[in-house]
Amino acid sequence: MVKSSCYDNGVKKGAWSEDEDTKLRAYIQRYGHWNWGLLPKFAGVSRSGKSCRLRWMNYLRPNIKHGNFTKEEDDLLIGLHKKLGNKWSTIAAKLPGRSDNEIKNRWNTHLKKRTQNEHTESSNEHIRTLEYDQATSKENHVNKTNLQHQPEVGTLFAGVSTESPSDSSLTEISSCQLSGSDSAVFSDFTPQTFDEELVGNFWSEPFLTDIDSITSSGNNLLSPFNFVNEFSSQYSCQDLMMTDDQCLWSMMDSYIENNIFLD
DNA sequence: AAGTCCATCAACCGCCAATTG
DNA sequence: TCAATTGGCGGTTGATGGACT
Repeated sequence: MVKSSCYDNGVKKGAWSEDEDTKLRAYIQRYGHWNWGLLPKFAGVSRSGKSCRLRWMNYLRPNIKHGNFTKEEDDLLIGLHKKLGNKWSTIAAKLPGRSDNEIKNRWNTHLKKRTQNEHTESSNEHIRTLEYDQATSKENHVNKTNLQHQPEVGTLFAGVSTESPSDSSLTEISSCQLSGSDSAVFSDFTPQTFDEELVGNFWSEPFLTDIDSITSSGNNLLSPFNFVNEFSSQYSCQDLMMTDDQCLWSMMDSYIENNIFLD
C-alpha cells in the first residue's frame, strides 16, 4: 500500500521510501535513538522526529511481526481488550512483535465487529475466558522462548562504550538510548537477559568499535558519537566533559554543515 | 471494461504526561 | 514553581486495491 508523498516546510510526509527506511534503520541500529527531534537530521532523512519514531516503532524495529494475526493472537487481543479497553500500548506489550498501531488496526477492522456479534451470545463468555487463560499461558511460553534470540537489538549499543568509569559525558548520551519508548523495544527482555546480552556490551565494548568501517565504507551516517570521536583527536575526554553545551553544539553544528549539508 | 463501493492499514494529528532547565 | 521541550498514546484520515455492479 503506497501512499504518495509531499513536502510541508521541507519535511516530507506520506509513504516512506525504501531509501528512507534503509537510512533510518541503519542509523538507529548503529547509534540508537538518542533524540527523536534531532535524529532525522543525523540520519539524513527529511522527516519529522515523530514520523521517524512511528516508522521505527511500527515497522522497522527488530523482531516486529507483520502479516496475519494467529487465532491465539486474536483471542489474546480480545481478552486483553475486554480487560484493558483501548490501552493499545499496554496490550501491545503483551503481544510480542506487534505494534500498538497494528493491534489497533486489527481491532478496528476485524475484531470489533466480531466481538459485537459474539456479544449477543453470552454463552460464549465462558469459552472465551478459558481461551484467554490458555493464550496467556502460551504467550508466557513464547515470551521466554523469544528471549533466547535477539540478534539485532545488541547492535543498538554498538556506539556505546565507557573507556573509563569517569567518562560520564559519553555514557550520559548513551544512556538516553534506554529511556522512554525503549521499554517497548526491550519489553520482552528479562532483567537477566538484559544483563547478560546487553549490559555486557554496554559496559565493555570499545567506543564505536566499527567507526573505521563506517567511514571507510562510504557510509555517511552521522553520529553524535562519530562527532565526539573525531574531536577526541583534538580534545581529551576531560576537555569534552568540561565543554559547555553551547560550545559543544556549535562544534556539532559545524561538523554537520561540513559533513552533510555541503555534500 | 468502467465505475463505484468498501475494507484495510500506514501515516498523520492533537492531546497529554514526563522531563528538563 | 513554571514554562518549554520531548516522547508517547489514541483517534482519525486518506491512499490503495479488491470486490461488486
